[in-house]
Amino acid sequence: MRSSDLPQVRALGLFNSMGAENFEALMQAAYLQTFPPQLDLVHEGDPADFLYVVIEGCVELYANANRREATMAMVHPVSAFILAAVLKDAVYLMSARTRARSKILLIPSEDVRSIFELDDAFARAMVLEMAGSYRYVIKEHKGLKLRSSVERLANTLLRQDHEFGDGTGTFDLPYDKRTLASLLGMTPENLSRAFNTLKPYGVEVDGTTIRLTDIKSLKTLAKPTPLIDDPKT
Amino acid sequence: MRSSDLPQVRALGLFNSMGAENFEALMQAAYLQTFPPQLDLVHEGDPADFLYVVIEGCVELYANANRREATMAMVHPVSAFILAAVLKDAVYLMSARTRARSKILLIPSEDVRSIFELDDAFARAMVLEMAGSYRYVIKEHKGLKLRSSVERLANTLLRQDHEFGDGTGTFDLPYDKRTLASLLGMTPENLSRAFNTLKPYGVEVDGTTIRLTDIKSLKTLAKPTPLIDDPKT
DNA sequence: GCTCGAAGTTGACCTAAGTCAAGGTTGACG
DNA sequence: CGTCAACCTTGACTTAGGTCAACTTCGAGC
Repeated sequence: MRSSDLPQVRALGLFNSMGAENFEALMQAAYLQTFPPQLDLVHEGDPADFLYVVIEGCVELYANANRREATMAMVHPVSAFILAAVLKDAVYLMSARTRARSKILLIPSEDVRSIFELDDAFARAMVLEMAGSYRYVIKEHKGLKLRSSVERLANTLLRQDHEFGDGTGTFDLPYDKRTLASLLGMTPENLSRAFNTLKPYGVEVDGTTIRLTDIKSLKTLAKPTPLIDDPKT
Repeated sequence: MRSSDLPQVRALGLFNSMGAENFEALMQAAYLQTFPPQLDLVHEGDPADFLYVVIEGCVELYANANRREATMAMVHPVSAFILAAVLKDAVYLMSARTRARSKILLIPSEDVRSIFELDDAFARAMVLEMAGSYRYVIKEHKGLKLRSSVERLANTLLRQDHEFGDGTGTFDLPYDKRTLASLLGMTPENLSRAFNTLKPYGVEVDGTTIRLTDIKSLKTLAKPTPLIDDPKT
């Protein structure tokens, strides 16, 4: 792999505490590849052959059943995905596809597991990474069970604004609306209608650009709580 | 704590590989208590002071928001819960209450974390435990997003029968119907109706006792998949 | 600039599921 | 044995959200 990408990978929480020689070994075994958009990387049910790390671009995790499809999460640089399947040497529970031209690091599962056995710092980093992922899904699950679709949208907008906004309340949706709809657990049609219901709460939509002109009133509707909406804890 | 309970705890995946002296230390710091039913053990949002292990009885994990409540999971002996919050030294994302008279082991978070730092085998056991929990929630989340409530019920019945049934298709629900309803993400009324829709598929309900007389036809409706319904992988 | 196709929107309609209220069962306890 | 109180069920109704089809918008490619 190109040495210019190494520091970014090394800087990841997963890799920044492990021994240098073990990191070297992992990277020796790994492949760095660039994929075009909409390319299937992983199919649910397949044995977990690789651990994936998104270096550039964007990856969608999704799942199918009953002729339905649901987006489970979007993975942005720089982070790893499907760690659990690799560790348990089990099948993937989710499929993955690129949503943009993406530079991705593939580390063979066996190497991950053997270095996991070898390197104690790496093992501990794994725990924290897994704990973070676990809490992310729990929050998603709580949102889905306890909130209406309009509330889920409102909270997502507030979070986007807080995380990526410039303070003026204007920001761009990080992906197209059909994906957002699926991520929020609704149809594209219903997402459209949800945006309309939010109009009186100061939500202006222009294509992929969102403007929040009345955050206070939006918050009274959204009732955000750190126990669902704070990505940090 | 009583020495007769020690072997059960030690036998847990989380604890069976760690050093004897570290296990001792953890147990020294721990409290073993018996609680009556319906007692709140943990409230979401509180800092994670203890790791809990259910030795006997049954614990419900649930969450509140928007004046709604949802059961997230039921914890049966012998297993630990809210590991992630303890490890990350964060607040609990879920509340917990006993659903039966329960014998529970409380291990102070700080001790868990310090032994986690000390004992490499314990750290590795944590990873696998977390990975298992992660995959459990992913499956729940997939079920909720991809299935109707009748399908969720049908699959739960099939799993119960497979795991706890005696082969005759008869078994008892492990908890009352309102809890089952909440766990499945529906109202008690709707659960009642869902049982009725399943009658033509050989589902007989008598109080808390279930009889499945036509598993084949139930399966054609439920369309079970190991990627959601197999608790082992 | 025109054409095409994908993405998004809107409206009409339908269905699953929630709500509310009334009964029915059951089991603990006097 | 009767009473009370959970719990569950049923029925009538409402509502959130899905479905289907038509239309609009917009960007890519000629």
